[in-house]
Amino acid sequence: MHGILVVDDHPAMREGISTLLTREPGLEVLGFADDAADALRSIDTLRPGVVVTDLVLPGRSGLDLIKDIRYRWVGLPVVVYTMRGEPFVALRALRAGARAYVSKCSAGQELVTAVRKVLRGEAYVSSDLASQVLGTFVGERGARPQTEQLSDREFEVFELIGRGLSLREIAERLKISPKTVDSHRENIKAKLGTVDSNELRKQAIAWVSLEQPH
Amino acid sequence: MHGILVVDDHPAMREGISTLLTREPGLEVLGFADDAADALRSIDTLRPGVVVTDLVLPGRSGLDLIKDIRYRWVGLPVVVYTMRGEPFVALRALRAGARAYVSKCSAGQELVTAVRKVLRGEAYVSSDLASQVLGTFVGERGARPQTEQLSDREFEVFELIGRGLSLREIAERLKISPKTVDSHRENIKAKLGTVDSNELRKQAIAWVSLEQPH
DNA sequence: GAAACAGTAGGGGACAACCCCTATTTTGCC
DNA sequence: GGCAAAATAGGGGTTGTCCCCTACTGTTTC
Repeated sequence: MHGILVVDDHPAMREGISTLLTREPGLEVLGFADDAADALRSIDTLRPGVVVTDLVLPGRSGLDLIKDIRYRWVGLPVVVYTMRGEPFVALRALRAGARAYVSKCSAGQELVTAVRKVLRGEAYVSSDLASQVLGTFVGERGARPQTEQLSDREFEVFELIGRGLSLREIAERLKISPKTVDSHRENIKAKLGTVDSNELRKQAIAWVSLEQPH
Repeated sequence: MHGILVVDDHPAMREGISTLLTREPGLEVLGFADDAADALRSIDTLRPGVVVTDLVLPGRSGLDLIKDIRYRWVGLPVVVYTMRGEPFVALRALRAGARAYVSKCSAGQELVTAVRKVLRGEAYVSSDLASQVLGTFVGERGARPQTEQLSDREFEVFELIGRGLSLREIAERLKISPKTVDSHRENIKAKLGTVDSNELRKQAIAWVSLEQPH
């Protein structure tokens, strides 16, 4: 019997993931976590064999959670199960240490497949993203989306700008100084080749609008 | 026994909603729909007593679905169950004809409560939004009974704010003075009951990304 | 025709954002 | 070890936003 910890802050989604997984023989959902801190505590007490997590969590990013898990419990596989369907988001998650990436838009069976794969030590990317993710690995490095040039932290700032948060709000959210957010923004502008912050904000909004809302 | 149609394009979320609702005595999930067109067909065949729907669907907006349902099946109550937590979005959904609005971030029991309420002919807004939504209703009634909605010009400004344009850019686009845009924004704030321009921008962005999904 | 609203525009002070700098510490990589 | 990048933070001058006003004109409504 393989124990699973589910990290997601939406009650209905937790129920859904639990239903999908527990009706599979050999799989058992041990418990749930709302956010990254809760997840780390629960891993200590529940000792799961695999963690299924969303990327969008209250407070710290799911990417940070993945990094922490890889650091503190080497070998504990993480399956990312999220609304985000952009290949570069999947790449980010896999680079952070996730062993599988499944889009919530894909069929429910894909999640089960992903969990079984990582329990056997394999990796997995859901079929609707696999070709694009592989294409990004193999193919044209120059033509990759510009947003991929951003570091994880810069990307967090980019997204919060796109959601209309002020410098001060972003600083509070990330628990850093407003001046640091300022620095991040300038670095993002340099990487994206954006002329001014106003143009950057428009790009960020356009980007966020393309995604599923959180 | 009351039949329910669930409109959501995420398999796990469908499972979760179904699990939450079917373990309640007297409630039964008749089927699912992926998008608005699918939903309208399913209402014809399944004859549900209530529709639970997300606002973000592939293709047409969930708001359009709500309007269609109210037009074609007068009295069939719609419960909106979505990630969106902005009071402004909730208001739009309720004005479009939804009988309840529940945030997916709220406790699962809130969805059950909402379904039971609308089956009794009542309305419902999840507790994390209720005070803000009611506050906006009351504020509007008290101040301006005639105009619950923004004027055409104000709505233009609102949308351009939501796309991230600066005051100056909006002024150029509409060929008016930046000070006029400023005035419009203040009037919009008053109508929407928004505390500051920062909050207004966030609501405008949320609105724009809701209206032009994917 | 008075009242209410829509659309226009400006004054002005306070404040935040903007954008150039420099600078430190940590982290990862040849 | 050394180099590059990431993440952090501050100085400081300029500019724009923010938000309170007032005010005029036209249109709609009762």
